[in-house]
Amino acid sequence: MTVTSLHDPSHREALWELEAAFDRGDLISVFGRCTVSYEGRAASDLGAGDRLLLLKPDGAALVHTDEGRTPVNWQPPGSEHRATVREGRLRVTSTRENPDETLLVRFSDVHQLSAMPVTGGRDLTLHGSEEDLRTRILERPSLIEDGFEPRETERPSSAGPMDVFGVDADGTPVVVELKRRRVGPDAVGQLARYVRALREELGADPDGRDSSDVRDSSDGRDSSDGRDSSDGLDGSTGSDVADGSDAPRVRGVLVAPSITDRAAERLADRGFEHVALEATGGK
Amino acid sequence: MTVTSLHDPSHREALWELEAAFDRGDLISVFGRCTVSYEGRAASDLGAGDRLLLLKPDGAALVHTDEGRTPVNWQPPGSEHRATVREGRLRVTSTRENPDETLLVRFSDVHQLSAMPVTGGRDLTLHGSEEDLRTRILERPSLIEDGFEPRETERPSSAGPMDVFGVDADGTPVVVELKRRRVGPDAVGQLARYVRALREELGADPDGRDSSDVRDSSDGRDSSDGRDSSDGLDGSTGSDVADGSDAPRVRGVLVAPSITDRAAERLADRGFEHVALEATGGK
DNA sequence: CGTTGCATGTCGAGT
DNA sequence: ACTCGACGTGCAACG
Repeated sequence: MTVTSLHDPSHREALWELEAAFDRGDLISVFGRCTVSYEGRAASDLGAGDRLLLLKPDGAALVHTDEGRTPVNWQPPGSEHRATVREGRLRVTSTRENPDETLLVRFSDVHQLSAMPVTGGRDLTLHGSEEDLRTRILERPSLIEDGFEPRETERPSSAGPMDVFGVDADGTPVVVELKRRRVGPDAVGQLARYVRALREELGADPDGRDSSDVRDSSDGRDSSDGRDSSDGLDGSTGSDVADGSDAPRVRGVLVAPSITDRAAERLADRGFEHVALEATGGK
Repeated sequence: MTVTSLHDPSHREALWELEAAFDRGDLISVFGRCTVSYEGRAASDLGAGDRLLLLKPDGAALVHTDEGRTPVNWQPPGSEHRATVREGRLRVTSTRENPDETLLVRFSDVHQLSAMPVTGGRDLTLHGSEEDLRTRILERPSLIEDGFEPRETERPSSAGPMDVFGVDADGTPVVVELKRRRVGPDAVGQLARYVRALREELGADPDGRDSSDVRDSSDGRDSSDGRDSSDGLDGSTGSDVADGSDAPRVRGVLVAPSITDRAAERLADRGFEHVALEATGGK
């Protein structure tokens, strides 16, 4: 099993080899001068130029120029590749449905075509993800604070699963939201969602929401939410300040290596806390 | 100007060709059996297997397997590529700083190495982006609603620039947030941010709904007279008690082809509206 | 350089 | 099939 490679093949030769390579399930690369057009979720056109077209046996297609990490055009896995020769020129199309999308590469010249059988390890082990951060915390809860006790991960709530749920030294419930990198206000919104959900749940007080209607005139300036959801009517800020009433106290802790100023503001508005912690390495 | 290609080169041959290709500024592809390790924002290790390594003259590096649209490992543009032979084996490293990141590809076998000079069009014309959606609306404001008048795009606010700012038939300010595809609750949060900022700027009560301190209903008008037929949630939804507040009324309109249920809820809570509109094509 | 927001984001998990 | 949230997101514009 070896690489087959054609230099400056005729379009018809290229077609034959392409189809054979499709059948073999090879990874295919075609380098040549071409135009590219795409239509689907958006639409695009790319004038003539030298590009590298990658066709994968799983249906992925990538058109790469000499710049950029992201392909200039592409088709996701699951697409279907077809090749034809029309008007003496090689055309490669890749289509998929749901959504309907088509990628068309028209070659005026094929400089090189290679077909490569791929074998072997596809198993990537990645470290430093959010999950690693969680693991770190579970192994050493004091990283959050002394006396913190994790109770559950991915704890379900009406607002979705919270990363880590636990209690502090006083037994007060703590919702922890983990981010592996510097975060903006969106993360605060996310945390707020969970905290609110938990307060409602623990409060078991149908009117709890209304009580919050007394809500916060507190945000003087743009307490806003960022690209994330955050919701607005929660108002019931962190410390159930004024009323120690029905709403049970629930702390919100955002764990991230660092946060933006805007996020810090919003965190303060909500009465939440930030714990600086990296997914990997030292505190 | 032609493609240079080596089949099953020795590691040393591969090294020479690689360095020559670096000098020429070629687009390089190396197919062979290799292990890959990465360290930087995260860290990863990939066992032996056949992969395609793409090295771009702008510093981008991509490691592709036979599956997936995204490379299994990569390095962004601006990185620096280096190749060496150590213990008789070809090693390619790509490094960058800020953040410090390193990609190391160690080949046990090089099946093929190609170096390709790339010329020509890099100019992609893309349609259907959010900008197109904006253009569409500016050309035909009635797509939002009859009587809508755009006044400004990218209008600055303390919460950032709003996509479109205008007034409706009554002269009421309207903040329009554009999304080119189906949106979740996050978009509502973003819209809320802008609306709140504008309410503050125009002089009052950022919450717009609310509140205890009754203030003189200076304006007689209130939304009850539904000029806008369609969606039922005019004003008085959720906690928004249709108080005829003195706060200048500011409407929030989310333009997107469709929205999730959760987003719809939030939209209703806030008293905002959704206008179904595609970036491209028909209403 | 950091922050912000779009993207044909992609990808995977849960429902 | 759809929603949700993470991602080494990438990327450009802007301050």
